[in-house]
Amino acid sequence: MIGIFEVAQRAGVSTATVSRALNGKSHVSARARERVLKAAQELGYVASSSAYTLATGKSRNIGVVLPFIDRWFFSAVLEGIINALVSRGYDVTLYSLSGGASHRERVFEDLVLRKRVDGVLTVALKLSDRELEKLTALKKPIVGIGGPIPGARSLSIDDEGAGRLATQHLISLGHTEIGMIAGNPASEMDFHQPYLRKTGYHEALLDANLDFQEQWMAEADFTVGGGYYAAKQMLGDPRNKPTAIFCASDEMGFGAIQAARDLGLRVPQDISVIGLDGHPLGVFYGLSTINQKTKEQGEHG
Amino acid sequence: MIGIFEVAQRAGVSTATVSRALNGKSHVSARARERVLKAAQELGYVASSSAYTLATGKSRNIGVVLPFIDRWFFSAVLEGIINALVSRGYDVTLYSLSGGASHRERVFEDLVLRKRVDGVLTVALKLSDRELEKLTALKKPIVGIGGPIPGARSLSIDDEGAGRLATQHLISLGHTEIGMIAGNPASEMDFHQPYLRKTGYHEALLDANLDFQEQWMAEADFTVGGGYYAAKQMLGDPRNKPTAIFCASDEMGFGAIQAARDLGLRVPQDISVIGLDGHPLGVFYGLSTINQKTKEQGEHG
DNA sequence: AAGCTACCAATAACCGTTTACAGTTTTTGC
DNA sequence: GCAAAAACTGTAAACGGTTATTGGTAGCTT
Repeated sequence: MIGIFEVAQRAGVSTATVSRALNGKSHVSARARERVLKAAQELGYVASSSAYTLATGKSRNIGVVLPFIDRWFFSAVLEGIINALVSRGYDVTLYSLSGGASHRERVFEDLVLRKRVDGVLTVALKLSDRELEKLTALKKPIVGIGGPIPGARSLSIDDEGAGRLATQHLISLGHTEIGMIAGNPASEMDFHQPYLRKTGYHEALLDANLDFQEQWMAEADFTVGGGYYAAKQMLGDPRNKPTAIFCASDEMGFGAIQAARDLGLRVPQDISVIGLDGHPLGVFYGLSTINQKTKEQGEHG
Repeated sequence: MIGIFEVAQRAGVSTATVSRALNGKSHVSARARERVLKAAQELGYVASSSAYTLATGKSRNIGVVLPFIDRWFFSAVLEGIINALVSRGYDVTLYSLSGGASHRERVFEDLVLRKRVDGVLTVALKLSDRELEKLTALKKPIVGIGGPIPGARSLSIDDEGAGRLATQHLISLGHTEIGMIAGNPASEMDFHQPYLRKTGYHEALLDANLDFQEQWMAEADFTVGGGYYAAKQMLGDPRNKPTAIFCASDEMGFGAIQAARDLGLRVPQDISVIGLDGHPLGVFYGLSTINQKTKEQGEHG
C-alpha cells in the first residue's frame, strides 16, 4: 500500500511537508512543493479519506435524504445536487426512505449519525421531532429543499404562487370550470407542498369570482396512475365536469390526459390539463412551470 | 463529543471491551456486554465511521457509478440497489457521470480512489481501459450491472433474448412489417445493450422469414424525444411504413406512440408499439417486458 | 491448599493523516 | 559580514477507534 510516507520518501521530504504541499498550505518552499507534487503524481497517490477525516474532522461528503428516487421529480433534483456538489469536491451519499418505516428509522438512527457526513440535505421531507432532534444533534449544516426544516436553511419554490399561476393560466384561457387534482400528503411521506398548491388554486378561483365545486377537487398520490384514476372519476359524470384541470404534479397530469383520452375527450379541445414541475415529457402533452433544478445552486457555504 | 472512552467509563470497563462488545466479538462476559450495550444506548453512541474505517480497512460503503440518474431506468435500478445495500448495513455513495467528460474523469481519478468504498457497482457502463485499470487497482470487488466489466462479476438481462422476444410478440400478433427504434450507443456513454437488442430483432425477423427494410430501422438516444422524432420520420411516408414498431426502451416507446398519434394514427389499431424495460407508465400505453429491479439481489459477497 | 486451566479484561500498538511546536535554514537590514 | 527576522522543514502528538498481547482472577483438580 502506498501512503503519504512513500511520497515523502520519494520526494526526499517529511510527511508533514507532503501534507502541507498537497493541501496547498503555506510554509512550503516552491521547490519542495514541486517535488512533492511530482512524486505524488508518479505514485498515483491520493490521501486516504478516512485518515483525512479522522485527522481533520471534515469528510467532504454530504448526505442527501429523500423519500423516493425513482420518481422523476426526485431524481431530477438529485442529479442537480450531485453535479453541484461533485464539482465542489464533495461526495454524496444517498439515503432513500422508500424502504419502509423501519428503514427510515434506521437511516436516522444509525447511518446519518456515524459522523460520516459534513452536512445533510433533505428533499421534500417533513421530519418528526425525534428525527429533527437527531439531525440537529449532529451540529452539522442541514438544508431542506422543497420542504422546510425548522431551524435550518431551506429552499423551495413558491408552491402557493405556482398553484395560483397555473390556475390563472387556465382562467386566462377562458375556462370557468376548473378542477384540481391535488397531492395527497399522507401518501407522500408528509411533505406539504400539497396544501400550498391547493391554496394557490383556491385563491386564484376566488380572485376571479369563480365557483368551486367539491367534486372538482380530487387528491392523488402524485403518480401517473393516481392522476389517471382521479381524473377518470372527475370526468366521469358528463353532466357535471370541469373544462380544465390543474394537476399538482406533471406526472398526475399525464395520467389525467390519458384518462381524458380514454373517455373520448380530446385534449386540449375538450379539456385543458396543466401540470406543475417541468417534466421533460411535458412538451408532448400539457403545460408546465419549470421547477428549477438549480435548486442546488443556492446552498451550502 | 462522546466517544468510545465515555462509554467505557460509564460501563466501568475499558475501551477494548466496549469495542468487542459492540462488535459482537467473543471474549466479553455476558455481564460486561450488557452493561456496555446499555451505556452505549443511553449515550446514543455510534462509532465514528472514519476511525472505524481507518482501523479496520472496511468502510461499509459502496460506490455506485451511473451515467444518468434522472432517467427512469437508472433511478429505478438505483433505488433497488440502495434498498438492498442499506438493509445489509452499507451506505451508498453515488457518482453520476452526467456532468460531462471532465466530470467523468474526475470521478475515476479522484473520488473513487480515495479509498472510501468497499466496492464499486457500475450501471450500464462501458469503461475505458484507463478507467478499468484505475478501478481494478483498487483491489476491491467490482460488479457491472447491465454492462459487463471485463474481469468483474456482471449482471444483466439477456438483451438479445429480450429483443427477440419483443419482436416475436409483434409477429405473433400477425404483423409482418415491423420497424425498430434502436438505441444509439454513442449517445449513451458507450453501453452496449443497443447492439444486442438490435441483434435479437434481426434474428426474430430472420426466423420468421420476414423482410427487413433499412428505412424501418432508426436509432435514437433512449429518450422520449428521441423516440418521437425517430418514429415521426419512420411513419412519415404513408406508402411505406411498418405496422408495428419495437422500441429498445419504454421511453422511446412513449415517444413513438405520441408521434403516431400526432400523425393521426391510432394505437394500437393502426400501429402497434412495444417497448422494453418495465416502465410503470407502460400500462397506459404499449407493452413491456419487465426488467427486474431485483438486479441488486444477486450481487456482493 | 496449591497448582492448573480457562476465560476476561486492560494495556498498548497500530491504522494514515494533519498540525502544533520546535528546530533549522535562508533572507534581510545594517 | 553578522544578528535578527522570516521562511521553511521535521518530529511527534493527536484523531477515534480495533485488536494482539499480556496480565489477572476464578474455578477446578488433586
